[in-house]
Amino acid sequence: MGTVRKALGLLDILAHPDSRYGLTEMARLSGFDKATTRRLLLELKADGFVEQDEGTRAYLLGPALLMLGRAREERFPFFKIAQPTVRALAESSGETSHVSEYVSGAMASICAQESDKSNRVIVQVGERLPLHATASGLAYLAASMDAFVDAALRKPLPQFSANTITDPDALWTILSNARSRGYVECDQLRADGVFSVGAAIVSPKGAPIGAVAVALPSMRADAEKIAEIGALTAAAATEISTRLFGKTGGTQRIRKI
Amino acid sequence: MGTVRKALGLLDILAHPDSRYGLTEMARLSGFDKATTRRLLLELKADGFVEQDEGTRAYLLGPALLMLGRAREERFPFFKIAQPTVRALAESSGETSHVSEYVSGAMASICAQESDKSNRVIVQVGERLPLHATASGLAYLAASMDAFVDAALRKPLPQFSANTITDPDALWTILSNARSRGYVECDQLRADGVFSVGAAIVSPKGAPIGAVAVALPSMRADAEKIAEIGALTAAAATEISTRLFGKTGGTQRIRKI
DNA sequence: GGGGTAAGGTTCACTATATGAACCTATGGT
DNA sequence: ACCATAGGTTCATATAGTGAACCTTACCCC
Repeated sequence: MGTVRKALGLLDILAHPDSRYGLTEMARLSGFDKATTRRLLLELKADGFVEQDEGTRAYLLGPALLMLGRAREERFPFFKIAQPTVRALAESSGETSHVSEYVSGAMASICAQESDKSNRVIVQVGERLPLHATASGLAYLAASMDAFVDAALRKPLPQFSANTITDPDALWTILSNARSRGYVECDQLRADGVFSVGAAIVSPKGAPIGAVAVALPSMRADAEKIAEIGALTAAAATEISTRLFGKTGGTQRIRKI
Repeated sequence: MGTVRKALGLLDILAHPDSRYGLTEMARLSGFDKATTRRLLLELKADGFVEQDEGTRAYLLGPALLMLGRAREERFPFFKIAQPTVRALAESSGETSHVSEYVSGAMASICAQESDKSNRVIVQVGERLPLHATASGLAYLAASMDAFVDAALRKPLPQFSANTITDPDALWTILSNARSRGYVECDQLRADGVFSVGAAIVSPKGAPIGAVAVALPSMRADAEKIAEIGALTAAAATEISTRLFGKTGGTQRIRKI
């Protein structure tokens, strides 16, 4: 396995929202030897991708990541464009909403706005959401080419909750419903008691980039509420898609997809 | 040299504000062989750190960087806290202002707000500013320990403009003036016709993290204006420092430095 | 439309680099 | 004073990285 990918894997571990890992724990989580882990972390640290808490010696994500993330935002302002829509969606739906971008096999949560209700779903920025068990992931798949979906569903599909669907055919049914409806429904596939609704953010060519989703306690998720939030979510996804790539049909494209 | 650092160096090249580099140019800029460059880029691409424009084949910064940058912001909201202050400073000073964070030997520009004057200085987010020739860098050094400054000034100091100072002793003079004044003045050290003023953002322990700076055309930089902007800049740096780490003297510290 | 050029991409023998078991060191708890 | 735990280091071995030379594709110019 390439050394570079091992190092990048360490960054993923550090992205976990509540990580405060020392060397030994990093080695355990990554599966690498302690010496290897340390050498990789030092290389990352030398370029500012990782920094170390002086007191606890815990490894943290470093300033280079902020800089590079900002540099990317300069050319493709995904966060800047998505954030206002996510806030508006949380407001209009009354529930926690968030935006994620597809990153190598999972959806990376970029921006979240919690509901102000006391019983609400919490979404952590930096979480990687699995494709087959979240509204964001299924929305992304629903907007993808069949061959891509097939490949994704052929991989091992972990079970997260009692309701997690790991049968590709059953997942295909959900996706085809979503395609005709314009948004995907996700009934406690990853966590008990959480219902979510999602819609894909797509490039002008129709390739999906990411997704918008709203998550609510399933006790509040009656059919009427779901339909209402579904429409809002689909509209939010369209709005972000349009603002990202310029008016539909326009030639002012930021990047080709 | 470690393979990981080579790969990370490629990301730095891609961070250049107007980069649109293909494989050959990446190889030339990095100094690696074309085959090596490509292998590294593919590894970065596999984890979403790089993506490739389908049309031009140019390599671009990938979505993983946005995700990790956002994950870091969750725990240490540098950008979120700095941005309003930068905007206010651009407003009150009437000139372009920006914030940068120290990243392995240089200042990485994180957030900029241009002046609304027609003759103004432009600062690119993602630029890496040298320590010895910018207000941001010199402000950072002025807030650093002497031993650190010594080490930084002993390295080769490139000449950027006619006014660039490469003599450590002369730079020490600037720094000691800055220390007594509370802000640093930078008279066309990196670019002809650009005067800038900077102040360091510091942790409660006094360790510098980054800097705030205002840059203006030197023809507008008379002594009175400089003193005025210097005071505003120093105040902005203090404001960011305080908001980043909680009220001074408080124990609610986000990270130890 | 043919022929030249330049860029992207690939191969494989060679070599530098990464690896990890065993080790040392520092710190905190009892 | 002792043990337990975590951070950090060493060096012989094994693995992964390297780059000169090669192929392929796309475009430009006559």
